[in-house]
Amino acid sequence: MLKTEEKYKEDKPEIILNAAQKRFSIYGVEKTSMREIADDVNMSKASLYYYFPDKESLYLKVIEKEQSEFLKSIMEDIRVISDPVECLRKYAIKRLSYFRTLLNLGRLKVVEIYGLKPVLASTLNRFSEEERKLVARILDSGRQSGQFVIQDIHKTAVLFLDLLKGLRSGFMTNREITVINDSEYGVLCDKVADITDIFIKGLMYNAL
Amino acid sequence: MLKTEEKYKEDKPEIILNAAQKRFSIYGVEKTSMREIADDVNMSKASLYYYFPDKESLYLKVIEKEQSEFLKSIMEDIRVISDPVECLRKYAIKRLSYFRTLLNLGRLKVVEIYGLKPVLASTLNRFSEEERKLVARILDSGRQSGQFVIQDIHKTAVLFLDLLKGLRSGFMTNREITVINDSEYGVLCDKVADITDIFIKGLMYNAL
DNA sequence: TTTCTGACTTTTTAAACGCAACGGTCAGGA
DNA sequence: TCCTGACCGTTGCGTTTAAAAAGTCAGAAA
Repeated sequence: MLKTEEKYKEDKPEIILNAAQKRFSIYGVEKTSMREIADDVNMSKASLYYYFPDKESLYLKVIEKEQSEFLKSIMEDIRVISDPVECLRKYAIKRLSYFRTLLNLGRLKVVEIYGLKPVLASTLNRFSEEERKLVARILDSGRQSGQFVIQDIHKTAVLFLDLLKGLRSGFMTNREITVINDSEYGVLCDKVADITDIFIKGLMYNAL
Repeated sequence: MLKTEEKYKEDKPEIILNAAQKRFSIYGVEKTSMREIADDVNMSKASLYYYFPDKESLYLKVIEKEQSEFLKSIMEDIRVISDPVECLRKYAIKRLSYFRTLLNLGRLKVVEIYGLKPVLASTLNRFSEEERKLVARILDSGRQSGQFVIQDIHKTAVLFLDLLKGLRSGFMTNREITVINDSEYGVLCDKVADITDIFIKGLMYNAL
């Protein structure tokens, strides 16, 4: 593992995974053929089936890769921020930028998830669960520090995430293209930032 | 106008409009034929073209009808409520229930709006503007009564509406069917109510 | 043994075609 | 003024069919 030659020689599954991720993120799953991925990595199509049982498994691995990349990245960001308010702000913006560039997650449609094998749904639910836990942790630290007044941490975490998902899909709704341009992205960022701030203030105010 | 016989005899355009509204709300514009509407009102298809220049104009009138119905209804509801907080809550839930039953507005997709004639877009923008004014009025009354602390009333109104739109489309995103069942609707209602409450508290807290 | 491939079979997609239905028009009847 | 049947050009849709896709496998290469 620490040998020099192994550091530079990625293992085949990972090479394939990266090529697939690139193709999928640009053209989508259904518009990417196994042949194209095979050509990208200078292998025969059959070789791909040596490492991955089928196309769907490959896609699933790509999704899982993006999920863990996002979670890892956001956790590192949050770890160095002590203020829960700043953490939530960071989370909101980071999530937005992440879902913009890594499109495989953002591209997913409900129809596909429940239309295809349920294994995809469970993977996505697991991701949602991870996100919820992460946000819940931030909220909890805010409560313990006395900054937030929250009755139900988990419920509030779900609400916050629904808020972010909603704002994003409100922008995306029923488009042909899932890619948004820079100016639209800027507007969306501002909105998310503003609403996040109001949401945070809502947590801080001790009413009832 | 006050004559008895005219009270019971609706004028033809309105009869057609009502039939079209019913069909559109159930099957959508593209899955409703002019022939079907004509049959519903016991007229020939050609007669419809005597009252409406084309199908799109008819659709536009239906949209405008639903818009004014919603605005009229919500304005009446709000008029009798003095508390701005209750007004916002009412608005959020009312909007949800309205967009559930009167599907022509909710059914609209961005693709259709900008894909078809721009006259549709302008009508929808006008509606958004009316909604924004209405919410802005509520927010302003809350600010004048000292309940809300808001920097930019209009911006905040837009945020609140984006919030509602987003939460709804987050639920609807990429479905085949635009109709939601009772249990889903209940969940959505709860979420909207909860987030609205947090949003309202966010307006009440005087930070920064 | 592990890794890989060309040739193969099976399944999906997509272009091609024809017909039914659609939106829309019009001359003319009531 | 109000309404209609007959008509026209176009679009959508079920069906076919050929290409391209997914997926398999015996066996070569390392």
